[in-house]
Amino acid sequence: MLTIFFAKNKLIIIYGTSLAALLFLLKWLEYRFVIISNAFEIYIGAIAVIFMTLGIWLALKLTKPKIKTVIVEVEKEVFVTSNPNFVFNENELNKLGISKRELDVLELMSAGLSNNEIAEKLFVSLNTVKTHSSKLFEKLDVKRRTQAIEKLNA
Amino acid sequence: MLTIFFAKNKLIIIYGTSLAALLFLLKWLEYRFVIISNAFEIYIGAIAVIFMTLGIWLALKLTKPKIKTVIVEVEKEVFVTSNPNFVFNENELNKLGISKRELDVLELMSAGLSNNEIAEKLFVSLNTVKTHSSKLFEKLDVKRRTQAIEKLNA
DNA sequence: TTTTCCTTCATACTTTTGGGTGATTTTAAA
DNA sequence: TTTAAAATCACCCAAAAGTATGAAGGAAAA
Repeated sequence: MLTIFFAKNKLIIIYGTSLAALLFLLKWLEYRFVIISNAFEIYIGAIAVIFMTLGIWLALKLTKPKIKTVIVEVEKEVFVTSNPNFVFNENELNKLGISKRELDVLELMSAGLSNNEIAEKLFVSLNTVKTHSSKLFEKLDVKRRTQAIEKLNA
Repeated sequence: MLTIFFAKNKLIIIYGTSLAALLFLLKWLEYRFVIISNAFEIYIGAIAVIFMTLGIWLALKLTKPKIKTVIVEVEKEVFVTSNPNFVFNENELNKLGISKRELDVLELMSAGLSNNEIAEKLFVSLNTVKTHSSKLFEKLDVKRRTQAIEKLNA
């Protein structure tokens, strides 16, 4: 528990400690050089510089990098020998707003599986498959699974 | 040229100016409060805080936000289609002993028609279509019309 | 001529599919 | 933080599909 606390706040602890050490140093410097009235401005300047440096360092250390996700589309050529089924995919299906899961159902459906078999294969209930297929038919503008298959193979 | 310089280094100029202003302020403060020896530490502390804040602010303002770019490569499948070869010719169908009428049903079935629609198109009753399709499934060794379609398109 | 197959159709029953609605949870986006 | 979409599942109901069995007329083959 305590070690976790230390690990989590390591940076802050280090900073606090070094700050304390610095204050001691300053106190020491005070008794050594402050007598020279001329050195006062230098002293102030030194403090300013040190703390500003500290501030900059702190800020740079503590700011979390913003994560910017860049999605790069890499074209991958797929040579289709005798599978016109999935040409439909990227081009048309995305336009119709067919989700990934619906696509899964569609593929298994066109493979001739029953809703029950699809449910087993996808580890979901029969009702879920029905819901997906219903929405699928809506989006594909068909009435039956056989028509959906036709649209896929057309 | 000069304006561009100002625009580019606007922040630095602002910072420099405000730093100068602050020094004037400090100088002024020096003559007002430094006499109180007791206030010396407070003075130092104030400077430390001000400059550290300044440093933090400066660091946050001047540094370009750390951007950790995560490149996610998404494979975009480009289908280079060759010849889809799907002809379930008469020879194969005849081998399976599929009759002419059954073939009619099969074709309409694979076109996505329902049994009722097939019945209307062929001018026979629904029961007849069912009989044909049942025998069809037997001969094709499938359980569903979707599988029959698959076999046709495979 | 008997047999076989095709075609047609019916009845009865079961299974599968599809529509509609609504709830919950998760995930992604604004 | 709020909103929206996706994914999950349930329940009910209706339509479609599929199975089993039987029957009858017609064509072709044994």
